[in-house]
Amino acid sequence: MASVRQIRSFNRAVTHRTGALEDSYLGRGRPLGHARLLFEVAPEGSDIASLRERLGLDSGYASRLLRALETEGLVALQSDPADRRRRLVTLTDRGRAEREAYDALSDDLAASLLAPLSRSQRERLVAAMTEVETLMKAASIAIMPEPEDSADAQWCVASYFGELAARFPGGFDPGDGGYAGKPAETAGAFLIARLHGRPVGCGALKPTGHSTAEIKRMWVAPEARGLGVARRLLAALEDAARQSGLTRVVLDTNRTLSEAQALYRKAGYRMIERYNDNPYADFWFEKTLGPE
Amino acid sequence: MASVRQIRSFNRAVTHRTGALEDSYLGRGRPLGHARLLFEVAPEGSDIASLRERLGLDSGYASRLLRALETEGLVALQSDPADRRRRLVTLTDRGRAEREAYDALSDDLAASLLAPLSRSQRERLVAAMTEVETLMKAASIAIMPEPEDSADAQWCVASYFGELAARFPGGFDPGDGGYAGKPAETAGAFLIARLHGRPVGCGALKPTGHSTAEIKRMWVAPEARGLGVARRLLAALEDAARQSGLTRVVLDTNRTLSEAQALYRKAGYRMIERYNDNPYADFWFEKTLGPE
DNA sequence: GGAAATATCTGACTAAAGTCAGAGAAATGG
DNA sequence: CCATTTCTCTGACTTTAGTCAGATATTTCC
Repeated sequence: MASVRQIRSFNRAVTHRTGALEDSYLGRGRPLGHARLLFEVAPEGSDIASLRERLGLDSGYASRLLRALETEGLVALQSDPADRRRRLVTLTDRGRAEREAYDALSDDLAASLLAPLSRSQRERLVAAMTEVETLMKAASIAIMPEPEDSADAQWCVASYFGELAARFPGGFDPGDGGYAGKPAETAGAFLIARLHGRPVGCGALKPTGHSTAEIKRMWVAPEARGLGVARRLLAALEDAARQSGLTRVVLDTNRTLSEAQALYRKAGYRMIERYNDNPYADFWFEKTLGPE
Repeated sequence: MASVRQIRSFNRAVTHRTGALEDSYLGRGRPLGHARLLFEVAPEGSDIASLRERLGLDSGYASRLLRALETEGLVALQSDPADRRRRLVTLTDRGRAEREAYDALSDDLAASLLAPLSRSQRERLVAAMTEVETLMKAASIAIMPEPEDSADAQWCVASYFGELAARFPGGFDPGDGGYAGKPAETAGAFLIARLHGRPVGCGALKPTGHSTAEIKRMWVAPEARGLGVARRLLAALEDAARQSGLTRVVLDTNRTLSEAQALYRKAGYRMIERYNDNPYADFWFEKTLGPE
C-alpha cells in the first residue's frame, strides 16, 4: 500500500532528525536517561511512581537515576507526608536552570530546522506538522469496553452531565442519581475512548426492547474533539448492538447539540417521532442495522 | 516563537511513535544495531565501508556486528575481487527472509497507525507526512562555497551542461572545455548545495567589471527541485557579491528555461539589453544590490 | 621495489541502560 | 493487630553500544 510506504518513509526521515535532537541532549555531559528524567519532573514536583510510569523505568534503575541527579544537586527528594512510603521529587534552582538550558538547546535545534526555509515554507511546515500531530493523536485513541461502574466510566459520565448542565439553557438534572445504577445488562455495553490511557470519551448502549437498543451518554472530552472520536464510538456501539443480534438503534438529543445531530445524520440515522418522555430531548433518531 | 514550540511538540509526538517502531524491531530477539545493519545491506551486496559510513559505525564495531550476522547465517562476507583489502557483504537467503520479516513488522506498525482513521483522515495524514518530509528535506540542504575544481563541483557543472544539451532544441556545446578552467579569481565564488553531503545544485559568480559580476552555472538536480534551492543559491551568490563590494549582478538565460526566468523576476531582477554574445542566451537580466 | 596509505580485523576497554532478587519501611485490609 | 501489599532502595549482574590502539593484508604512489 502506498500510504504504508509513505508512513515508513516519513518515519525514516523524522527519526534522522530526532536523532539529532537526542545528540544535542548529550551536549551537557550527562547521559540521555538522566536528561530525560530531569525533563519529566513536574514544576510542582512529582512522585517517583508517576515518573517511572511515564518513562517506563525499572524501580531500581529509577532510584539510581534520581540519586545521580540528587548528588548533582539538580533535584531534591523527600518523603510524601501523606504516604511516607512514597517519595516526592522536586527540582532545585540548579535543576530548573539546567532544564532551561536543555530547553534552549531544543529551541535552537527547532529554529535551525526553520532557518534555511522561506517564510511560506515555514508556514507550510508548521501547518503540516500540526496536521500530522493531530492525526497521530486521533490514531492513538483506542475504544474499548469498560465496566460501567469503574472510576473512569463514572468520571466520563459525570463530565458528560456537567457539560449538559452548562450547555442546556435551563441547566440539567440527571434525575435518578445519574450513574445509571446497575452494571450493564446482557446486550448492553459501555465503551470508553482512551488517549494514552486517559479517558477522553464514552458511549453506552441500553437495550430497550426485543430488537432495539438506545444509544446514550455519548460524550467526547474537549481535548479530543475534532478527531473523529464520536464517529468511532457510534460505529463501535452499533457493532456491539449488531453482535447482540439487535437490528435497530435509537437515540434522542437536545436542540443545542447541533454537532451531534450532524453526526447522526451523517452516520445514516433518520429522525423519528418522540419515543420517550425525556424532558431534555428535542429530536429522536433511529437507524436500522444492516448485516454490515 | 510559536513555530518553534510547534516543532518541539511535533518532535515529542513523533518520537513516541518511532520509539514504538524501534521496539518492534526488538521483537525478533536481535539487538537494534544488528537489525539496522541488516537493513542497510543492499540487495546486490554492499562493501563494508559504505555500510559503516551510512550508519556512522566504528570499524571495529562494524566488523563485530557483521561477524555476528555471519554466524547467524544472515549475511555472507567475501573479499572484493577488485581490491582484496575490501570485503563485500551479501544477504543470504535466510538474511533476505529475515529482512522481509522486519519489513512486515514495519508495515504492520504503519498500518496500525492508519487503522483507526477514517478514509479522509488517512488521506490527510499521508498528505501532511509527505509535506513534512519534503520540507525537512528542503531544510536539510546546505549551501556552501566549494573549490571550483573539486570533483563535486565538476560533477555539478557537467550535469548542468548535460541538461542544457538535452533541453536546448539545437543541443549545447560548452565551447572552451566547460569546466571554467581556472579556480575562482578574487570576488568570484562557486557555491554548492548539498543534501546529506550529496551535491544537488550549484551556482557561480564571475566578476565581469569594476562593480559587476555575472551569475552562471545555476543548476539544481532533479531530485532537489521544488524545494527552493535555486532561490537560496541565488540569494547566497548575491550575498557573496555584496561582500566583495560589488553593487550589480547580471545573468543571461535561454528561452526554454522558463522556471529560471520566473525565479529571476521574483528575486527582483529586471530584463536588460543583450550584454554578451552567448549564442544560447535569449534574455538578459540585472539586479542592483542594495545594502540588504 | 620500498614507503605510505587504505581497509579490515582483533583484543582490551568503557559507559549507558537496564534487569532481577531481595530488604526494609510504611500503609492497608480483614 | 497481624498478614499482606505497596513503594522505594540496594547489590549484583547483563546486554548493548560503543571506543581505541595496534596488527595484518593489500594497494597505491613515487
